[in-house]
Amino acid sequence: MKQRVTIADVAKKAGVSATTVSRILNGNYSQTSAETTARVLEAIRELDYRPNALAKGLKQMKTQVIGVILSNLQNPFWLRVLKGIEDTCRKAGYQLMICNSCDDPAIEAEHIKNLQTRNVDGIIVNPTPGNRDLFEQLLATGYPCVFVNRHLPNLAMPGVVMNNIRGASLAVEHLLEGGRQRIAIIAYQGEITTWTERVEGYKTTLLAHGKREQDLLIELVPNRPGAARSAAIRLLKRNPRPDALLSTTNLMTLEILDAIQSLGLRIPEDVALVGYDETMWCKYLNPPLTTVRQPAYEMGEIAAKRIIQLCKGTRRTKLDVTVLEPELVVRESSRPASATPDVGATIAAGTGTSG
Amino acid sequence: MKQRVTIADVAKKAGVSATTVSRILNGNYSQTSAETTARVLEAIRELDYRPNALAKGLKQMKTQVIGVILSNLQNPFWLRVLKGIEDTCRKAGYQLMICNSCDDPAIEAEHIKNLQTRNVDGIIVNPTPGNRDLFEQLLATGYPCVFVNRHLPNLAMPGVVMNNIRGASLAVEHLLEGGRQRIAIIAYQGEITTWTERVEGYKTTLLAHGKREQDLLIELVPNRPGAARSAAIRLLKRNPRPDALLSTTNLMTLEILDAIQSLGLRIPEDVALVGYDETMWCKYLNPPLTTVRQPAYEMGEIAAKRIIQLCKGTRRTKLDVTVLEPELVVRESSRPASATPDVGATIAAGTGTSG
DNA sequence: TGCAAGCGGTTTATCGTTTTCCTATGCCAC
DNA sequence: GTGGCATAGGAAAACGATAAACCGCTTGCA
Repeated sequence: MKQRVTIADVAKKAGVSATTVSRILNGNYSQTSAETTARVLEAIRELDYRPNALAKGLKQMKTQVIGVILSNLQNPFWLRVLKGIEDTCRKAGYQLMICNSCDDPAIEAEHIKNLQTRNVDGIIVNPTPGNRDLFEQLLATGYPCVFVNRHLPNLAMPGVVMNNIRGASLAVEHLLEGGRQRIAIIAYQGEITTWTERVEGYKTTLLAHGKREQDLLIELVPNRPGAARSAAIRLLKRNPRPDALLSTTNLMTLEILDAIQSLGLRIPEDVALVGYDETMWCKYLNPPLTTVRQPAYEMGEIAAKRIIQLCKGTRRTKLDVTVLEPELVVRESSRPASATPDVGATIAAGTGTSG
Repeated sequence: MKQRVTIADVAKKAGVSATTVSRILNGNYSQTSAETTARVLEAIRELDYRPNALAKGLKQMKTQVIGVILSNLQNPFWLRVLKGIEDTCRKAGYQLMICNSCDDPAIEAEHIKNLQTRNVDGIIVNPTPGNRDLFEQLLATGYPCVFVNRHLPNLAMPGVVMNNIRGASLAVEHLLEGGRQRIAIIAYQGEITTWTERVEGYKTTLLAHGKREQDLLIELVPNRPGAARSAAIRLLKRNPRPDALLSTTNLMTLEILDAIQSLGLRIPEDVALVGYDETMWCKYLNPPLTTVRQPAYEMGEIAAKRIIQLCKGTRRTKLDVTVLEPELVVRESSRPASATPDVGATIAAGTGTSG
């Protein structure tokens, strides 16, 4: 199938060479007279000519496309991140190629190779630990790449992450203040920094408040539908029963809610619940849910700015990691069992950048 | 920036011409001996060669990329559609280029042109009415395009849509059976088929059940945050007050919930609420929400299959529209004010295809 | 006086593939 | 021998755009 209109057609129509047309297209007016420029622009308009991005990309080895690899698009958290990325990229004239790795290193690797094959200018990725070698290679070859939300320990890839330790810490401190004694946490198993750090935040905060190792109630579950629900039920059947649950994920929270409901327990009277990651529906749950709010949009924005900077920079730009701070949104689900509601209050934590 | 390994490098290493390498890459073994083939494959492996998709696309005018233009990625409904599209395309070896039109015809037009410029093999789009001419042109030139969820009246574009009339009808009939007398609907203004059809379904069903024109309570609001909330408050302050509200959108439902809560009304005692489009959180709302469930994943799947078929088909394939049937998920929010809960029941409606 | 830069462009090379012709070579039947 | 015809593979021309070199002439500047 032949392309409708090529630069040659425009050139012929305007009575000039293709080069002249190309120069005008690229805003290089200095070498053409005003009349010629006008004639060419008129021809472009009349033929509704638009340059073939493939040919342009082949020649320049730049495509104005950024690859984005996310672990789970089903999670609304990523939508907000994506929106931040998208808005920023669109403003800068970049198109997105979005891929879903499903947290599977094999799929992720495939996507990375595919994106490179397509000569995307850079890649934003929520990395799985399984492809460390691949990322090391990207870093070594200077291929523009930025991590988002997660990082890989001891890998100097630029990125944007959340302060997960702080997030869990905020939640635990809030529950302690509310008089909760037996706080449990459910998290996914694996070397994913977002998960391990939240558990770490839980642990250090409790220990700092005088709890002992054996008081900790940590339930690690595989990242698979239903696993968190079972774990919650297991926890809630313990004797004595935990009086507070800390979820570490958006979707996990819904499973825990399900578990609590199925056991006929009341929130917050029997057990308090704090979710991780604020969504549009948290406010309307039964009861309204206390959550750790994360600046997702902002994270996407920063990641996009970072990758664009890397794409444009001729020399290797500085490599650093930005850490964004979460805040706690307090609602009824974590209200002290014997207290008046304290709905809508927010404990902020500020935002900052560190190396 | 020079590409690391090209076909020429492989050819040199294997002691053959680029032609031979290309032939082998494309599975055309009939013209090369077994030894040569083995030698070339070995060279490819050793050099970790992967063909440049840009050059290949330029030559063939095929990119194995499908463009997807959606009106609002923030809506989880589209995520499920997207997942259907993605799974299907990945299986078939296609990559996605996802764009957000934000229901703005100008942005949509820009995306369409951009996608064509990048020589995507086909486009799946949730169309805005503002670009009818553009779509007519696509249709005329035979550029593969498939509509999803919406359609444009009198435009013979292949597509997949939901039976929206039926969806609203199911909801209204359910409310009528529950004894509700003053059923109101809130919908967005505009020539968007999903919205107009739902209103139509509401209208025809009520009229068919003996209501008169003046009994209809239709509130049309602009598609803008907060508008639905105001409309709901306006409706609920009427005297007599509506005893049932039918939402027509995912996000609108949350706004309506907000309105009801702010007025201190109880669901379903004071007013019943039925949402449109089932999400993962509907079950956990306060109270659990009755909704119209739509086969979103399936819709994406079918749209993807359709576009792939069009991309591959040398001749113009048959152009038809698939209509998917919704079902009602009954939960507490629509329970008759004076009745026992009837939670979890589902009224199915079957699925079919029509021209 | 001599060299370089600018005028408004064109020619030509190039990006990495695929594709369309070709060309050897060997084998067979006559 | 020689013509015919597979077989295995190569050379070169696309594909559409951009970058570099260059055209013959004029002008600026040391």
